[in-house]
Amino acid sequence: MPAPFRIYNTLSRRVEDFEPVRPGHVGLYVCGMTVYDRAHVGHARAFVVFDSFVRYLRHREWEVTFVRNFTDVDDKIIKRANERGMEPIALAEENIALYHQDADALGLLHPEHEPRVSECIDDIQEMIGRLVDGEHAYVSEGTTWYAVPSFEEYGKLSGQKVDGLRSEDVVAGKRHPADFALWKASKPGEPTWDSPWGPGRPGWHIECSAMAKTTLGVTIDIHGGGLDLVFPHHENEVAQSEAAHDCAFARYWMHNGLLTMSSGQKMGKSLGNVINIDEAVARFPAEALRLYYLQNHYRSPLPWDEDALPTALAMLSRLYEAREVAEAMKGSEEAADVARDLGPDAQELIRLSADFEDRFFDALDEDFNTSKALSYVFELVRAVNRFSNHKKARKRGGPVVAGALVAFGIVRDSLGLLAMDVDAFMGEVKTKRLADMGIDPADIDALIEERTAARAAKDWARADAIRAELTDKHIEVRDGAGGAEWRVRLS
RNA sequence: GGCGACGUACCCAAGUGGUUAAGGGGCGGGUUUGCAAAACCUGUAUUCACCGGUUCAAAUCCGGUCGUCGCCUCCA
Repeated sequence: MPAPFRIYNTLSRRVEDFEPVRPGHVGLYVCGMTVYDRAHVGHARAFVVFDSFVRYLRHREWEVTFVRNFTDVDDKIIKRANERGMEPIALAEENIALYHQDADALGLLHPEHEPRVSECIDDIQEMIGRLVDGEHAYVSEGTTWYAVPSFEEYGKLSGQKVDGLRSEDVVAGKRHPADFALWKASKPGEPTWDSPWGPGRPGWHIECSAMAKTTLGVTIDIHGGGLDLVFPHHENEVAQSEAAHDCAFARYWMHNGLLTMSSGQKMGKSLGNVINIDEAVARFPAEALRLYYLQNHYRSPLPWDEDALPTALAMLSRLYEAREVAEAMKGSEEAADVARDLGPDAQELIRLSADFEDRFFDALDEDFNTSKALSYVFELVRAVNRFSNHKKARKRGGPVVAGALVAFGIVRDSLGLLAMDVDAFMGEVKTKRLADMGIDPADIDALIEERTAARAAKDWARADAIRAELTDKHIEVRDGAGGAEWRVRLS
């Protein structure tokens, strides 16, 4: 049996118990991108939040059908394609390929369905047909409009009132200012399909209604997306789907907060302050980005500044290093026996490990509170490290840290953090950070070697001079039992 | 102008009626170290934008003020 959970529903503005349409199953539709440009770290927040949410649900034994669409027919795509002298669909294709690169770099799960507008024209037309037949839509001068006044509940998601909206451009053939296009009459140079209402292409909102129905049915469990989509996009989806099918469209609306710049403004293409995903993951491990998102509650605005990723990387390294320490411990006695000999730190670690899963999932079950859940992980990390200071821990502590290792596995499975082995992680940190700082690792190795020789000769002055030089290059040298190791300074 | 969200330490941030206000980063002190680093210990908010109210009890509820942000046009 899947574990029950609670989630904030934009529709009711409350945290509610989740009740699925079909027992044990979650149908999740998340608005993907309009592929006219590359994805930036603001998009990535939505991707990562819902990716982690799906992992968590599955770990909690829900069967999840996850859908994330591409909008590949759209005004902005056409405009951009024309600027670049290429076919709109080709531009979209190019950006979808780039998206998949970014998604893989971020370690995102593959949704069950990634529908595209251009491949769902029949479904879209079928739904428009229903709306026209039901007199929720009308055709005027080649364009088919949704008649907003025909849907009494319009505004229930966003709280917007039709009359309160700012005055809009007067468009020929449009009956009400809030009406929006379902099917746009074709213009030269635009992607065009035949339809009962004349040649044209879908409007912006209809595709999500149609694709959600095709992939998940007329009522879906959870519809997700960025907070900025609530109005008009999601409001219009509700209007279309509920008018067409006469039943609830989405039971829960889950919106992630937006990234804001240190200036306070959101990150947005129209504001010209974007950092693309590929730029960020070239400089830092993708998991640092993931941790950066998950350390905050998904609904809060999240400030972005240049310290964000270094800070997140420092946190992530703390997690990996603690797990490394725990994995290195040996021993085959009963945990309780070892704990009795090794004292209260061992007992505390065993206690925290035993309580971990319940506390961790209590946090996630209450509106996916990853911030709170992660604080428990860090408590566990401190307990592991404290225990590891005991001289006998290395040889006998294995049974004591076993529970903590299970806990780290839970974190990996349910959030997608700690997914690498520590060597791969540290290697990635070195590669990316050194490249970012323009440092050749071979130079570092040479200096380390020279310093090792100086130390062997007890030439402390030389050894310290080299350490200082390395420190200038943001390199930490760790003199351990097995010789000198070096790592990139994270902060 | 309409709709909505938010304001917790140097920074990020959890907490939404009741023990000493989580956790992370940073900074200071200590243990450790040839020197360091990592790790651990310790100090960093008698207080939760401000004012008033409800209550035995509020960061948490109510009212007001100030400030910030999002949406109302494309936006994750």
